[in-house]
Amino acid sequence: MSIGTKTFNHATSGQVPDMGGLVAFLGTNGFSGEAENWDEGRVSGFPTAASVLEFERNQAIFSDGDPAGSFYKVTSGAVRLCKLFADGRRQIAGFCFPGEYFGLACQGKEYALTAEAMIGTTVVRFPHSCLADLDRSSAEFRSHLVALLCGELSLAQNHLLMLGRQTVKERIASFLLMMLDRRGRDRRDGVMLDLHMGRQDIADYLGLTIETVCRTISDLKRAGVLGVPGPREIVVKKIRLLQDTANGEA
Amino acid sequence: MSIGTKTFNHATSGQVPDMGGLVAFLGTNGFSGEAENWDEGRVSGFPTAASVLEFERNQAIFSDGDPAGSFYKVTSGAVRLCKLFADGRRQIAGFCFPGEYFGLACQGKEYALTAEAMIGTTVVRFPHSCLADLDRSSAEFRSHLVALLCGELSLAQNHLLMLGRQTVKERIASFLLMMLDRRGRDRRDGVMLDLHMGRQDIADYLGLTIETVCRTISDLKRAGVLGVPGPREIVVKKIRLLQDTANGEA
DNA sequence: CGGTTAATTGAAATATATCAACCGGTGTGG
DNA sequence: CCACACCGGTTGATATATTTCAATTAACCG
Repeated sequence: MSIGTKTFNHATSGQVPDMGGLVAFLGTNGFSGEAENWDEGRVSGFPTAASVLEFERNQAIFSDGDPAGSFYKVTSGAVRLCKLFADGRRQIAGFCFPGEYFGLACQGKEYALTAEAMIGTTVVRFPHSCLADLDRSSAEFRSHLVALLCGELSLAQNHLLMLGRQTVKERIASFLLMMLDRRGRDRRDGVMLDLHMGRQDIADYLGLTIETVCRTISDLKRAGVLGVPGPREIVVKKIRLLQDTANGEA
Repeated sequence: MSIGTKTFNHATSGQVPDMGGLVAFLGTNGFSGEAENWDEGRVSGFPTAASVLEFERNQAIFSDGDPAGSFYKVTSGAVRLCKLFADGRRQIAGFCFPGEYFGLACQGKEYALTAEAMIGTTVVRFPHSCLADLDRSSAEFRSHLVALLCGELSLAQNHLLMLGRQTVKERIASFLLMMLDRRGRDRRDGVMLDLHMGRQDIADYLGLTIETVCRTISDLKRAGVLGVPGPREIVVKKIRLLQDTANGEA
């Protein structure tokens, strides 16, 4: 299933580099002292191990319905979380980029959606049992975990608003602003966006067709709001106009 | 703001009837022994108190942007959670019925959406500090809290699928099946649904107009799938057909 | 009962999807 | 090195689902 798997156990590695990432992400420091406890593997025979996994473009990391035993952190690349209909229709529920986590929201049950690498991607996999261990020792961690879930929920609710009540132009603009916020890199002529995704992914995130996405991006390009150096790159030249578009004031 | 407010403090009430409700909902029992600790009010000066509040139809329980200090349990009635645009567009993110909780997902920050009573409604309000207290003592409780949030997230993701990729008929059918699942009462001629909401609420949940909702319900009525005894009541006569419709097989 | 509000139905307008053609880069093999 | 094929992206023309606007009917309430 997965290629290029490099597994290591904290008990033998002598350090906890990836968990440090979790700690850092969670925005706490008084917490890192707890991390050493992670390798004790309290769950019936299974040592608590983190693995580094690599996936190639379009490869599934886990699928809707798989038994859920782990959560993941993106090290490099990009991941899409999506649901599929039998007839091929697809809805993307969200994207994950380096530093972000996925697979948290289904402790011990089954994954409710499919995670796929959008490009060559490296992730770190943590068994859910890690959470139980950490949970036992750190109150700070717990509240951060809850905050993480709340953040995802809030994101999903904004997504609902987009799909239910925004026009095409508003959705595209909102999408670009969201990506800007998460992945924008400043340049002289605006803000650069490496989307790392094709038009179909954008369409499936926004509940549109690929043609509609194209047309709308072209419109924004013609209006001087965007530049499109490559199919997976966008330069936002006039953020203010984009914001107005997102708010239906254009 | 709120009418008919009856506040009481556990420290003086001598029992924890409403928290018992939480315990019951969370589906645990070894947990109830902990509930006694709830009234100690550990948070700077504020005693941990639960209040019973009543709201009339269309009254706001809290609004998008309000500082978030409490979560709620519905005792009777029905609550909608929604987001509003400046121009009046509205998206309903979810409904809450007796026994269900809302306001959990924004610990200490601001509410990200507005909660309104859809009909005369009674709720119990718990300060978020309750959670912190309980959190300290019960591992079982924590995992249930996480499960609760995960459940909401999963619900939101299904909602995304509906809004993004389902046709009108599929959405209406899916909506009715969801309601059936949560609130259906068996009858001789089918399953009775007290929607407790108007067509506009359905429309705003499904990202449609009120006219489209009407037409589609009428279609299903004509097809013999539904009966419509009153505007806020629906009898599902042919569940199988409704399921087929929801799955795009009609 | 009248008067108000919500629900329903009809006809026209429109946004978006669908179908189809074309374009442009990228990689491959002759 | 060029020709070709391939894949994703773009654009155009048409179809259609859904909205919008308008009128009618049904439920609710004093």
